[in-house]
Amino acid sequence: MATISDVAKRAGLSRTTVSRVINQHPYVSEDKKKLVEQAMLELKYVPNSNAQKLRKQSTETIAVYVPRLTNPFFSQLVETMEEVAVEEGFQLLLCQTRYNKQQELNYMQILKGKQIDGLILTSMENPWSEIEPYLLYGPIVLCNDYDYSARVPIAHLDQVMGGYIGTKHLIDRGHEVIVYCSSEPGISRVSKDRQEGYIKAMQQANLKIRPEWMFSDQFTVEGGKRLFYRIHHQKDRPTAIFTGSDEVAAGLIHEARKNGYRVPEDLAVIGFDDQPIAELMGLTTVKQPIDRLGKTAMELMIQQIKSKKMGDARRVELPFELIIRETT
Amino acid sequence: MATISDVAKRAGLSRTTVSRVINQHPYVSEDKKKLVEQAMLELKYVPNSNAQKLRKQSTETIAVYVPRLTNPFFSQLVETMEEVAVEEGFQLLLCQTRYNKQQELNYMQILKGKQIDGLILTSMENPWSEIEPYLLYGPIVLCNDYDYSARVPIAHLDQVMGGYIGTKHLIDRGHEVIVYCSSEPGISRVSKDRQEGYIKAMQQANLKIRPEWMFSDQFTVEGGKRLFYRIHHQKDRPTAIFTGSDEVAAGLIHEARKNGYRVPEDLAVIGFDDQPIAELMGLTTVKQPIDRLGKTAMELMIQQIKSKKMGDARRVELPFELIIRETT
DNA sequence: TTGTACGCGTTATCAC
DNA sequence: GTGATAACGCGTACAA
Repeated sequence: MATISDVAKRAGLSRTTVSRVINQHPYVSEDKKKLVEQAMLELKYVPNSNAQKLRKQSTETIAVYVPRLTNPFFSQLVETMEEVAVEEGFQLLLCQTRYNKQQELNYMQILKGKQIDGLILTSMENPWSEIEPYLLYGPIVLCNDYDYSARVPIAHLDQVMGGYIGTKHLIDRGHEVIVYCSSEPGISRVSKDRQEGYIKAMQQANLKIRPEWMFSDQFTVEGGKRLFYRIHHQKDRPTAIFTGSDEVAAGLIHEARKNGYRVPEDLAVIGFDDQPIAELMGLTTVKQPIDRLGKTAMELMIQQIKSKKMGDARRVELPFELIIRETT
Repeated sequence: MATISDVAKRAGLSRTTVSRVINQHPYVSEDKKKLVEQAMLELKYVPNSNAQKLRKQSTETIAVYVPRLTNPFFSQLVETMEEVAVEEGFQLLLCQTRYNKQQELNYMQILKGKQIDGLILTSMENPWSEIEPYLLYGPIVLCNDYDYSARVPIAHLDQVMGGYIGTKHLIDRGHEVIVYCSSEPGISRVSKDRQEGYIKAMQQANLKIRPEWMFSDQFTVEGGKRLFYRIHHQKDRPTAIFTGSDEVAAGLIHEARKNGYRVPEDLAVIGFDDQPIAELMGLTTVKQPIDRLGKTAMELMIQQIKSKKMGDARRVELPFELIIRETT
């Protein structure tokens, strides 16, 4: 493989001049420039990006942490982030934490090695105090999941509000026994806050809240099915369910119909996210602006990298939207 | 940030010895090793991976090209690949081509810069002849999409067979007017071959084939809806449809039911992939072993990187499975 | 406008 | 066992 020296030799110039052409510096005469470009072409020269990274101490690469890609919420988030990154000349390193504390920490090591310019976390398996020390090695942006004690840029939604909106809608429809099921396990603030919103709405309406009406361990279609049977066998059956994702809602409805339930007459269901599946199932849902969320987070990251100053800790809060369809 | 020299100084040893400890070389006495480890700890030393990459001429990073992540087929593929990669100590660079020739070629540049050890293509927007020259810069593995003229490792399915199996099933159910719609546009071999399988099955059964019964431009839920209306307004309405993905099938069924069709009585539908949505909709489908596909491709890549010899061009062909549910 | 010389941080080679 | 020293390939003061 040809190096910059080979090009210089061939063009009869110094490496410096070649480098100047590559990096589009001013003060290179037109004819020398032509010479260099000619030589580069002939030798099929391409700059070695590892050498560039070492020299420049910057990699034009950003890592994105997600639990898993088969969760459509996260795959959509990553899709958008990659688009924004490319536009700005950055690349994306994909890291799946698998909802696993250790896996998240393992991946944290890569920030240390100067292999990336920054890190976007879309979920947190470890408390912020575990993550914070890594700030020493580079900028971190929080997206979706959040922790108010973190002094870093955050793009997120007020999940208390999200939980409230969904629950309030069910209450307005006349329901009194409402089950809540959140989408994510672990220490994520998202599910905690959303549940808080549920509780807030219930209390405001003077409705009863019981531990056996709250679940926080299901986030897939299969999980929705399991959830149905748990409810199905309860003695005080709820008339409405607020799920933490459209997938759970879809699985739940599917199983409910199979068991002779009419939706929403016998059981009202509301989802979360507004994935394509929501429209398909006629699902009422609390829409999250996933694209805007991903775009905002990536922009916050890139701004921080370009300005080189860490710790402005801007927080962007995006709005929910209630999409009413046929399941409530 | 501390460098290897800092560590050496602190431990009162040479950089060489420190490097030996880092890379677990033999011939380092226990006490010196302790000394080095102590110094590394005190200085919070972490090797600069860009320097390592430059020196070792290898990056432990693999790029994966997909059209878009919101297509669940591809997000599942990437999810699996990342898992296998991590197990083997590799990282994943994610590249979305957006079904776009130019975007694919743009991304090709990164292979040149020695930034990655290899490249996995899950779809091809350009003919193989455009891609082949890049083999000069590093190994390429084909996954899902394929081209028999490419002398590189390939993990794929025989899509002619896939098209045949699905169509044959519809024929066996007594259908004679069968519409075919493929999942991907462009020059992808996948959709071409699958259509060939459809034609083969139809001809074997002496059934008519008409251009207006073949579509090849839809691959989303929305696309499925559009497809329905095209068919709905045809004069010779088909009694069965073979779609290239479960999403298209789901959109189609949704819209058909809305317009008073009974499925499968008025219109039989078969999907492709066996995504979660397929079970949800009770969809008969041709299952692709996506996990095995991704795992195999990644293993082929890593084998090639580790053995350092390019061009063994092994081809792994995985089997389909017909999943019969309620839509046929 | 161009070239010289050094440094980015690491590892491989060789000599001791 | 251990340590100089030379790459790896590039960018940039500084001098000219």
